[in-house]
Amino acid sequence: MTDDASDPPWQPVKKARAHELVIEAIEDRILSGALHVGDALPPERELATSLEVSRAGVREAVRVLEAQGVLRSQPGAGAAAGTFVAALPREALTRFLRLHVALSNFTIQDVTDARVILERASAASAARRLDPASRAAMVAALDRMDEPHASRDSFNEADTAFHLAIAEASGSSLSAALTAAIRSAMKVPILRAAERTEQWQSESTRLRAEHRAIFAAIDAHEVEHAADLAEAHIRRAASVLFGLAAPQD
Amino acid sequence: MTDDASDPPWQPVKKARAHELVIEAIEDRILSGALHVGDALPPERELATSLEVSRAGVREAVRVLEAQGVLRSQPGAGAAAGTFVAALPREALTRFLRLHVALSNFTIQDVTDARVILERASAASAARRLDPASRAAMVAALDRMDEPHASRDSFNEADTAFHLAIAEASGSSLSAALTAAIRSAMKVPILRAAERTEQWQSESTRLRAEHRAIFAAIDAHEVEHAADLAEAHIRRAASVLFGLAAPQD
DNA sequence: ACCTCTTAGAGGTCAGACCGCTAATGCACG
DNA sequence: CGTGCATTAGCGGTCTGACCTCTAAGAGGT
Repeated sequence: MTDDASDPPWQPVKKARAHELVIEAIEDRILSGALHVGDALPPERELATSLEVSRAGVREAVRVLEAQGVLRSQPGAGAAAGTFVAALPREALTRFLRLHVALSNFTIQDVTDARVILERASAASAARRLDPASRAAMVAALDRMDEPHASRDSFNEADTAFHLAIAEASGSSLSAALTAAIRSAMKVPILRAAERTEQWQSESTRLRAEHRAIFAAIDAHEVEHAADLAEAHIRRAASVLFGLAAPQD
Repeated sequence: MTDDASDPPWQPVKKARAHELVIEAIEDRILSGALHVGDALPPERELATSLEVSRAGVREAVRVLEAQGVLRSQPGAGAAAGTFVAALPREALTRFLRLHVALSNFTIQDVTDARVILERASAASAARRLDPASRAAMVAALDRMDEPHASRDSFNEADTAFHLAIAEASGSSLSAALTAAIRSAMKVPILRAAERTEQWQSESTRLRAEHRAIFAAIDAHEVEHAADLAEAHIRRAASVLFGLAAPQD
């Protein structure tokens, strides 16, 4: 009956802190279907007495789940006020990445490598099968980047939208979320680096051309070519902005 | 001077909550180099008076940063007690994924797709350039899976170790962290599914053979082959365990 | 030299009060 | 009768101050 004949080490029997029990209680409610996205939690005071913990314990749990993108709190009165179940994993992922990049637990090189992996796959997937809505989103983003007097900020917005459209076309919500989170987390460093970039005019021209080429490859169903262009684009941009190892050429 | 002639919309002028200001203050200290990994924060009471917020505000901030893998608290006395700067992004990423998979903000299909993308890339990268230490880690994991009386749990541990060794061989810490987090987050569902699996003996034999084949391809520097085998392995296992869309065959 | 007890300081928890915000209510005025 | 303003009630947000539990380290006895 023992499933491990050699080594039966005792479980660490961790004693949970109050707010962790509250987190579990809330998670269980969501898992069991008693709480859906959009539903309101009971007021903090009520929840505290129900769970027999202090209001502080409830609030710590809410703070954690809020940071994870699972809850959302709003003061005030009426139906709009209270703590609600949400589903904002992208925002949470963005916060997480931004924080750990800032603390250099992940380097820009690490993040760029991961981005290359994800976006190669996205570009390839989009090239295999591109639905009209995604195609329209890409074209719209490309056009926005062509506006002559666009600021670096609005250019970057459109740039992000283009890459995100490719990621979402691939249909995998987690890898799309990761792509979005990486772009968002790097937004400030990218803009700072773009401010410093001399020759912005020629650089933006080059970026636009690369984007158009990627789109053309996707639209022509050139799977491998689209992936290669995406990788080259990301690596070249990273090398210009951050001085990373340039793509082989 | 205005970088945007057309549209100067007011900044939303968000009023931050106390714990968010505390988070910023702690982040700033880490960013400025005043706090390094392993350093202790001031006691909560002291920090509260220094930042002119209540202790509850400090504690909420600590809870959030703890959930993100940036801090670690320990009660008691002496040098081991207190709140410390940590760097545990993998644990935090695992918690995040486990939570959102449980709440079905990401489906198992989503996660599997992302895993395929990451591990295809890892396997290919490892096949291009494999250092001896990583190779040894893979072999050790393979051997552990061959132990005849291993429980499903210890088999799964070794399985995870094998895939993680490949991911870490690729050198990108973010994609390795993601791979590790995905495996950890799926551990419980995998074990539960494995418990239900009839014919475990033949299935584990097949898994071992697939692992060996992946390793052989990596060791022989067969880049594309290694990636294809990794993808087929992951998709087939997912289809057996979770009934997902089986690989094309 | 060793063991035991005490202590101090850290996080963990709690209760209660007050503040600030905002939808809903209801009254007064046009 | 309808409009608009003041009031209210209930929510999250904050603070205070107290007490508990845990544990390294020192004090002290054996």
